Amino acid sequence: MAELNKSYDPKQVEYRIYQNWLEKNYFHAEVNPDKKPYCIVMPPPNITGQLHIGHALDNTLQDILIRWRRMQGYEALWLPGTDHASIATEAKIVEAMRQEGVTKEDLGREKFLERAWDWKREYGGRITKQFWKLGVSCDWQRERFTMDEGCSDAVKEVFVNYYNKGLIYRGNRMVNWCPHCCTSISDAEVEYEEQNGNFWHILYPVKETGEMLEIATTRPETMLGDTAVAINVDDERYKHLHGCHAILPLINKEIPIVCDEHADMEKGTGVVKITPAHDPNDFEVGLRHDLPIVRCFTYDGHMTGAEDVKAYEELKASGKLSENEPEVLDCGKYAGMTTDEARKAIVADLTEQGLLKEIEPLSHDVGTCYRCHTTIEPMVSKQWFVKMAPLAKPAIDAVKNGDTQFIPKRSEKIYFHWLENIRDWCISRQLWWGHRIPAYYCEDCGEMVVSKDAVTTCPKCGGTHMKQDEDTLDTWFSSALWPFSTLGWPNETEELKYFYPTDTLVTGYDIIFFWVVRMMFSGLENMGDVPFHTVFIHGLIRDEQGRKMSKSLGNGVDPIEVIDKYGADALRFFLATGNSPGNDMRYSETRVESCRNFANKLYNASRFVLMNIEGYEVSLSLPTELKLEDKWILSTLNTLCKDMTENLEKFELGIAVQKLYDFIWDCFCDWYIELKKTDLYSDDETAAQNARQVLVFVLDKILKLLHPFMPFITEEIWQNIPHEGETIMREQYPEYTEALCFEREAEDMQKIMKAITAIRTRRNEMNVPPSKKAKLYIATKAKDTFDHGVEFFKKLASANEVEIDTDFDIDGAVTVVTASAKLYIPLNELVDKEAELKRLNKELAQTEKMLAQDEKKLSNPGFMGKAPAAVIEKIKNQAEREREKLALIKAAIENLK
RNA sequence: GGGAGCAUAGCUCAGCUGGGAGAGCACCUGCCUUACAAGCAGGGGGUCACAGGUUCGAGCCCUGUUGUUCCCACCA
Repeated sequence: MAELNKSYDPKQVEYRIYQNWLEKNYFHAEVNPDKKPYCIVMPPPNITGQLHIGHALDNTLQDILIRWRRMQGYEALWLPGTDHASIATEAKIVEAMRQEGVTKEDLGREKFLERAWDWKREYGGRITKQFWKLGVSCDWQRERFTMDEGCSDAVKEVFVNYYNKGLIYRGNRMVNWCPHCCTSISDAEVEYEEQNGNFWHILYPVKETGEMLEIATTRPETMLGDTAVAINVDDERYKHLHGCHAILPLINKEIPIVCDEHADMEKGTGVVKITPAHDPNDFEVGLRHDLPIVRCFTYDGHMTGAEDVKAYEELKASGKLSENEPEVLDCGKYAGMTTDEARKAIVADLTEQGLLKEIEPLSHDVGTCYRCHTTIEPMVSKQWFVKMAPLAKPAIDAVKNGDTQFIPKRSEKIYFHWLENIRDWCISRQLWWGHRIPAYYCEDCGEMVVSKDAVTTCPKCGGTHMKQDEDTLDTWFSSALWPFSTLGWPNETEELKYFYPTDTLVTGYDIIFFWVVRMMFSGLENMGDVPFHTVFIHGLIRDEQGRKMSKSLGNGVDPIEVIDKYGADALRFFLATGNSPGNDMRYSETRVESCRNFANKLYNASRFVLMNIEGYEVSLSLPTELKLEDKWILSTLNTLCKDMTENLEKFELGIAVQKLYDFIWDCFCDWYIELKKTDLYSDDETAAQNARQVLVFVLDKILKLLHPFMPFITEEIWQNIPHEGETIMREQYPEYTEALCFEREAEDMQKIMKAITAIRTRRNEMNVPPSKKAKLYIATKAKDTFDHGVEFFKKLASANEVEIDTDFDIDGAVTVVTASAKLYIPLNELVDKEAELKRLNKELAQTEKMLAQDEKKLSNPGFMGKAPAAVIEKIKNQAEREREKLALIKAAIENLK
């Protein structure tokens, strides 16, 4: 490595190392009673998906946690997998087929599914291969798929259990219907978009009185399905209409005027049309007043016609109508039109008949399908539902009592809000790609059986014409079981006993109500325990302008391109730095670049160490004799280990890694390596050897601390320095130890460092080049300390000679004052007495000001009485140092005069 | 309509349980010092959105205001 390029090239390293990790099976975790388990289940990406920057963030965070815990000695299992993503995948396949001119119906269910599985086999693994580039250390041997045998078994088990407990029911209810995907979707899958529309004010004549009722609607095409008009019982304007009827325009149908609380006297005219089949509120009104439910839309977004009525009549004749089954209307001249066309035609006809009083433009939120963004039509439809109230309660309690914690805590509000307002979950989908509902219907007697195993004989009538439900389950039904289905449930596996409940779930705040909520109640209901103890929430990654990344804007950042350009380590480091839990962050190429530079810095520092230990026997232990600067770096490193562990335990990854960055760059590279050059290049072989030992010791610890964040480069370097184990990823994560705590020495070393910095600053201010050496006089009470620094002043502060004493009487020198020393540099030709005095006086004023502040505190009885002892002690010390510095400055001024 | 986040250096953002404001990039000055110019040594730059309050002490806690982003909600 030492002979290699001056710049680090991740391309030559990352692939090779990942392959090696895979071959050696280092990511694999087993049930191991001797170790504590730590488990994360990966949020399964959709098989249709491409790796995007959000995945990169999510998985980087998980990998950091897993690698850190693994190094801490936990049996760390990170369980990966993919999600079948029913709607998204089916839509893709249907689209591909459309290009070939084939429809689902042409193919039939079986052939379609074959095709879907082919598609899955071909593309399903693509995204996981992309994950490899990130360096994720998940246990690929345990990779799962939501539709594999085990997961499917879990799905059936849960469905049957819920059904038997009465937690699942089937019925005609109001659902969100996507006319494009031709399926119902759940409330969570509806996305609201602001659209410009109109209030159409329509006049409905009253049969008994002949007066006109003005009714406003945003969806005039639904009027054909109206089965009532509602007014408020207390509304004085309409008391005379109680018990009367309205005539539905266009189709001249008589409908009742009912009194219902839903009609708000304050809103509009106080009169509302009631369309039970196509509006959620109206459906409820319909139930209260026992109104007919009349459907006027087909399931693919057209107006119903004679054909549809015929189908309904046939069903009715067969005696298989179920409760709340909507009647079907023949929309006559509107039949077969799309709902949009029907709206235009109806508005035109109403206008012609003088029944359209007003068109009032408005902008309102319209529900759309989260997959295809088609406007959702609320429809009464026969679907399967999960009863949420009994499941929500324990899920709320588990977070309230702390069994599961959200990081950051505020994100639990999203969770509570969702669960507290939850409605029953529509789980059936009119799709083929997914888990088919394990319900069987007897075609002879209509009996329904819910069973894990296929049912061929009717238990009621003994008939053999059993037909399985055509529908499949919501994708989220299977992902809700992910934390335990992947560990083998419903079998009582060792893995389940050992790893469940899992430890941490990492996901974005946008997924809380889709997924976290459902895993929580599913885990509690089926396992009797929460699925994970911590939910670690992160934000979104936006583009450089702060906009959401989206396909339509084309502003997405491809993580693979970033990795190719800067390396996975750089990308990961960027994602982990300066990012606080739950907050969005912007992508910034210059920051990724600076992370790449950091990797390069580490690479070069390591190259330096390697160059200097080449040909020498260097062990991993510390030398018996440690110098001041050694104790300083070791003590600082020791504190760093403590801090980082504390931060990581609190999920403050960004803070932890920032501290490490500062230590590596500032302390190790800019100071320690520079300091040790004097020993490395000296004739004192013992000193040189000791320097090598400490350098390697510190570098080894640095690599380990950094490994979870930058796994590739740390492994690459670690393999090249003296080491014992096989891989850094199985090494012990550095820990704080009393043995390496040298607080006093660290402070002393800092006195020297501060003096060096002060000299450099002065020389810089006066434009003295480093090549111009000068003698240095150090007047200090801490002579012993500064004696250690002589060589450092020569090397780092351009001194050619150093003299240390308690005081000097020097005329015409540049003076530099620190809290612990007064330094003279006799550069007579450069000394500008005037400027020097001015500068010293400025410094005097500053120091006096700071001292005054401290003395004010120390003389404040409130502060002395109430502030903690440690703070008072700190201020006292500070004031003492300021007084000393003040004295030094004053002496320097005197001296100059 | 309800709820949440954010507002800190020119830009992008950190700042843990209140105890002398930080980083990266940009900018200025000087350095090719035998690990690194993707670098080194220095420097300038902030009324921590505004107004109150609590406290010995507030970027941090409380109240309000303004601006901004987002989430939720069946407003006919």
